[in-house]
Amino acid sequence: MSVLKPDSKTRISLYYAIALFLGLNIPFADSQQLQTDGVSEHVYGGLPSSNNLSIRSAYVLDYNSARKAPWWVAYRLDNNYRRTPKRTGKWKTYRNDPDRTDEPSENDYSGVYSDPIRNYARGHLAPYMICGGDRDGDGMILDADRDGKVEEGDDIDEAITVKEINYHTNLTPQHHNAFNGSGGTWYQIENRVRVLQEEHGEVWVLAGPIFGPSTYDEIGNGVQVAPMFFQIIVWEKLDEPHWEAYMLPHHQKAHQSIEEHRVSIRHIEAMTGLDFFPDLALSEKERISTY
DNA sequence: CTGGGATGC
DNA sequence: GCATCCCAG
Repeated sequence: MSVLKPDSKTRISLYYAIALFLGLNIPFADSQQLQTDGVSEHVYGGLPSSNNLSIRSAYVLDYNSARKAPWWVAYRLDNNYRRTPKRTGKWKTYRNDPDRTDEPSENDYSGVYSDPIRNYARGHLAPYMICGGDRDGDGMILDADRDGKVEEGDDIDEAITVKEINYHTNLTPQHHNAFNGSGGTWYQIENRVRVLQEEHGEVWVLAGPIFGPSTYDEIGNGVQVAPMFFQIIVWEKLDEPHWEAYMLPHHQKAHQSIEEHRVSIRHIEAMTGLDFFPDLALSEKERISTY
């Protein structure tokens, strides 16, 4: 990744047009439109790819139909969005994505958790803990401190944010006890996201699977299991972007220190074919080769 | 809806 | 004890 491509300006305009088009079709029940478009809200430095974009209230993803998994998921996180309703009742229910017909389903996950070798749980790529806050700017949120029921003073408009976080398009099979659950490397990265957000106020995260040219494991009706995952956490300090990038082996002994899995962003580009931060200036872009 | 497993503060 | 990631019945 040495130079910006000559056509990058044209490409950015195209992305923006797509984003605007999709953004205008976000199904916010009775709510106001978001004040900012979803791409600039959630994706730092430009889209890594744009095959089948879904622009949601709390995140943006590009869906890979062939593997039934996202290419990547992006979200911005601040204190506001951390005010998440308690994950109970209808707020914890996994849902079909109304905009897709080729996503993983409930049945695809049948039996794979109890299988001691697989032990796959539905791992959120954009995690549940980011789906809170006052997104429509009306001064109300879904209350995080009570019991999950909608009560007087709660903002039911924000329910869509929670529903979307639980769409099957945002979930991939992940080893539960070894990887996704507490102590696993994925869980530790999510803790790192929390720490960096508290330290810097806001962070941007890119997360996704890493597939090779072949397949690793498959569940249900063609839902491919990723052999590795990546996460990139970005924050700004004195208007300069900083980041930590991780490449995580997805296996049954995934409890190592996350520090062992630090890589450059260029490593992740090489393994995924994605182009991270295409809008950043060349001087910033060059830094992705190092960390 | 209430039960559980696992880890880490 | 608290929290978080999940699951089963």
